[in-house]
Amino acid sequence: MTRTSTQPHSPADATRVAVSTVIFTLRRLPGSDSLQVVLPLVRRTRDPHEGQWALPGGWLDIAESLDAAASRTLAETTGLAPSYLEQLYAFGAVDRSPTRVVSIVYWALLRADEITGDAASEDANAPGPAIEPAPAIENVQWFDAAALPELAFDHNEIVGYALWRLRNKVGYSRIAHGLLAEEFTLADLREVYEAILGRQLDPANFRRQVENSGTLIPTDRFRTGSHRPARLYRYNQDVELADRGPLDSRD
Amino acid sequence: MTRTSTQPHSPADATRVAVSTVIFTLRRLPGSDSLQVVLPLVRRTRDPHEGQWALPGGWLDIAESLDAAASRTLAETTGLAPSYLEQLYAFGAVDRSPTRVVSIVYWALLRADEITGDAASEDANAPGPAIEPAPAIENVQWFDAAALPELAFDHNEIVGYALWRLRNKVGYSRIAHGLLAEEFTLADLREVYEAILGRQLDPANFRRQVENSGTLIPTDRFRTGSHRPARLYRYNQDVELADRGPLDSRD
DNA sequence: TCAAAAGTGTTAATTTTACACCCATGT
DNA sequence: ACATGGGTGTAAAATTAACACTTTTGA
Repeated sequence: MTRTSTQPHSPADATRVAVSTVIFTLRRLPGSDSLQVVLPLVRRTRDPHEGQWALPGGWLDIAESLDAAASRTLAETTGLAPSYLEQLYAFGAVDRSPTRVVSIVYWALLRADEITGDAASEDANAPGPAIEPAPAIENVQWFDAAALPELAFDHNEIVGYALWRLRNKVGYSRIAHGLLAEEFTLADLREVYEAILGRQLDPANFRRQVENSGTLIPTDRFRTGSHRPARLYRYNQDVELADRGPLDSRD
Repeated sequence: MTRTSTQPHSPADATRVAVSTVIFTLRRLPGSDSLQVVLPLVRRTRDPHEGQWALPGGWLDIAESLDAAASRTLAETTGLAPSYLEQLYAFGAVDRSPTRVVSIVYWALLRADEITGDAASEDANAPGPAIEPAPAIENVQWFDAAALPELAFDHNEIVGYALWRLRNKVGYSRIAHGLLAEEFTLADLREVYEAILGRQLDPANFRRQVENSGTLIPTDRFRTGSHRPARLYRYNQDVELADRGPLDSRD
């Protein structure tokens, strides 16, 4: 992991606090006509588990909040800036690393159109403008969340838990917003739900459920293209995106 | 807070990890015939917020897991051993304490009959056998969760979040088990739900819902006493108590 | 025998699910 | 004109909610 924080290496007998993030986005993988959940991993260049793939992360700075540390380490290691970020869990087993590390793990969502520059590596995307600190990130690769290799540390379990939380949360919050552009059709939205839940949804019933939830605002614009034009919707900003922890007054 | 850990005080420029716990139990408060959610708080004897009430907790030991630290600090400060313990959230705002502290907060449930000895202070209970390390705990007092004073640090918000989680979780898991004895009547169970949710539930419908959930096993014993004897039930151990985080493989 | 809690029955309202069918557009 | 996804209608099934009623005990 890249490490630019100003925190000194703690003595060997102290507990260090790390922050990692599971970043999900959706992608139409070749050979599949449906969206898949994918996430970026970083190849470790240091000793514990060197060479293995791991979640992006880094050390907590003395003067930054947990949220800020998650955003910063994310940008440093992958160049990505998520559209949604929520704390997942604090992992603190004594033996999860050679030295004592407590990891505060976050999970994040990224709109497909936000994958630019550095982190687009391994993909033939047109390189967009780099994220602010403009780090030339190598060693980042995207993986199908359903077919991960063996990861460093306890990161396989962490990703599994994050996936569980994502699937759970899509059922009772507007979390899908974090994966869509400003305006979208009901088919777009349904496709997101189907990718996350891993099953088909009835278009008619899906439409009614989401319409009755009051979270969507119909626009007077339509997406034309293939067949009958589909109405574009946007999310109602009055409704909370999701409960992001304690009263949204994040730490 | 009592502090027996072997971890040295970290230098002023390092982040320290603390563990605190919100412990809920139910009690029939005088002047009320219904159960109330109550929790124990500890009066601070040290500088930051000295004299104010705070959540029980302490520092994380270098050689103990987060869960173990929660249990240990809980026992040291209150003498209590909860029947259910789950991680709530990691709080890490820079300004939440004069020095940099990341608090891993847990929430716990306690069966009413488990309140013994030390922590029973302020209540005229017969003093039971003391918890293992047998610390003579003073400065512990129980508060109605709905009427808390101003607490130290950000502990008011933390308790509020824990209450939200408790109410939320009672709806989809057998969390009430953590507040009941081995055997209980449906009225006992309903009373727990009513206390947590803060509203009356229809006895007939409650019975059917819980019977159809498959989580209860009827015994052939009855509780006699006031009127028509009520059948005693026990929880079906095959069903998980609740999702306690990452695959129940706690950190 | 009467009050009160245990437990059963019944029905209306609401939500979920399944699927038939019409609509509008690019090709 | 027709294939295709957008969008509406309808009804069965399942769940939730409200409440009347019967049973069993202690006092």
